[in-house]
Amino acid sequence: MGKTHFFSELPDEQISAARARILEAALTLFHEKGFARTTVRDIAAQAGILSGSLFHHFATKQEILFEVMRLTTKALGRRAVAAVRDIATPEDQLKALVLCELDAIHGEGIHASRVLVDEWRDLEPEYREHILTEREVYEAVWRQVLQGCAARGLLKGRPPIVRQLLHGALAWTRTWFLPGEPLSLVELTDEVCALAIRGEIENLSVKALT
Amino acid sequence: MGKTHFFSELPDEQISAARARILEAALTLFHEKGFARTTVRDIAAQAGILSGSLFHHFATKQEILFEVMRLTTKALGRRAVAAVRDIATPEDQLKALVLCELDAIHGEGIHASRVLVDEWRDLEPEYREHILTEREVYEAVWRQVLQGCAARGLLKGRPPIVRQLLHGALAWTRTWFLPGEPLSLVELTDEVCALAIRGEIENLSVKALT
DNA sequence: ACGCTACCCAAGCAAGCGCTTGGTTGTCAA
DNA sequence: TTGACAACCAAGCGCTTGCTTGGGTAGCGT
Repeated sequence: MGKTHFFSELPDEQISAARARILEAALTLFHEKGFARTTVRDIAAQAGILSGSLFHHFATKQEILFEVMRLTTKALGRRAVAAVRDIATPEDQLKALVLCELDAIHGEGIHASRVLVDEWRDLEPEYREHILTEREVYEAVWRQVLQGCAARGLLKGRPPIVRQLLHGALAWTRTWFLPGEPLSLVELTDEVCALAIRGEIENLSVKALT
Repeated sequence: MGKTHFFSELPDEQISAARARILEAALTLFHEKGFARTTVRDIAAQAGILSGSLFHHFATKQEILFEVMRLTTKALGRRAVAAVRDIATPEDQLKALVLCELDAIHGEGIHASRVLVDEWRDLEPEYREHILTEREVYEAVWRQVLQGCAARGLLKGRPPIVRQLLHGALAWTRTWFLPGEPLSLVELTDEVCALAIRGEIENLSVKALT
């Protein structure tokens, strides 16, 4: 996996080269400035074409936003499924899931939180339902893992509430957290899990090593 | 305190009736649609005047946003100071602070999270510094309370990190939490504090009652 | 060689935007 | 009664926006 965009994680999506250039340009600009402050001329310039040529590939600016959010959501769901697949205990699955979400926020190329959270209110209602359906894959993994933790009495709270509180805490990290200053993503993962899991973080780390 | 706007919490601010009507209209609309999707004609209509008349009271649309954010931040700081003032133990101060922030998000008239978080990126950089200075009052209360908890060994993590994680978790509640369905604001406060505080929530509740 | 298609440019339209201008009204002190 | 001033309206300016139109061109299969 070189320095290609994250669309390469979705081989079942047939995306032409031009379309991919536009989507990647839009992703970058939405991440930097948000949907409303990004003009179609900005997107076109970033993709190396003129603004009118955009509409040969997408019917409206909204459709670009929708496609960016749809692909991001889809990739996020697959990452979550893959992250917990080969992990045995619920508490280690939780750590993997938290790390997965943090990586999607702070890692290269996907910018999940910015695009999926900040731009949600700019997505017209008729498009939202489809994104929510796609998002179910991701949420189902979270539900399963948290219920696994709760079944063993590890969770400090009801699973749905813990999920929402964790999601907020993780999404907000993009405003203050920089990997390596001073915490790494893995260390932050431990801090976050320590809040959700009953008992001490030391116990958790020891269990993960055995 | 009747059904007036939250500006009445700031008696040291001299706000004319017309200015207050505009600010309240802007607050409502920013809360509903966000700054970018709200036009000056929207604000004027909500305030009962024509769009041109807005600029008799404010120089630019940006200045309206700035004033809304400044007053909101100021009121939030005062609420936080008042919330912890007469409370003895750090853990009860933490509960009061969490409840204060939740009330500012879900209560009537102030809509702190929407305005202060979502609209931050629409505030031009030259205005941001002033808001950050005003916000220091609020953050200082949080730092003091969390360090008090940490000094007693109650906190599950370093204070600055816990502060950020809690802030994210609380801000996100506006997207999923409705007071009373099924949790009340106070019950949600307990759930949140249970994550941050070492030990069980039962211990915390018992302590609060003695 | 031919036509087809995908891709793109050059130019600009209609609508909506923030904001300005010139003038009218209501209010109140002198 | 008069003058001054704040508040507001009616109209519209200049600009940017998302999007359209008509045409050009390179690459492909046949």
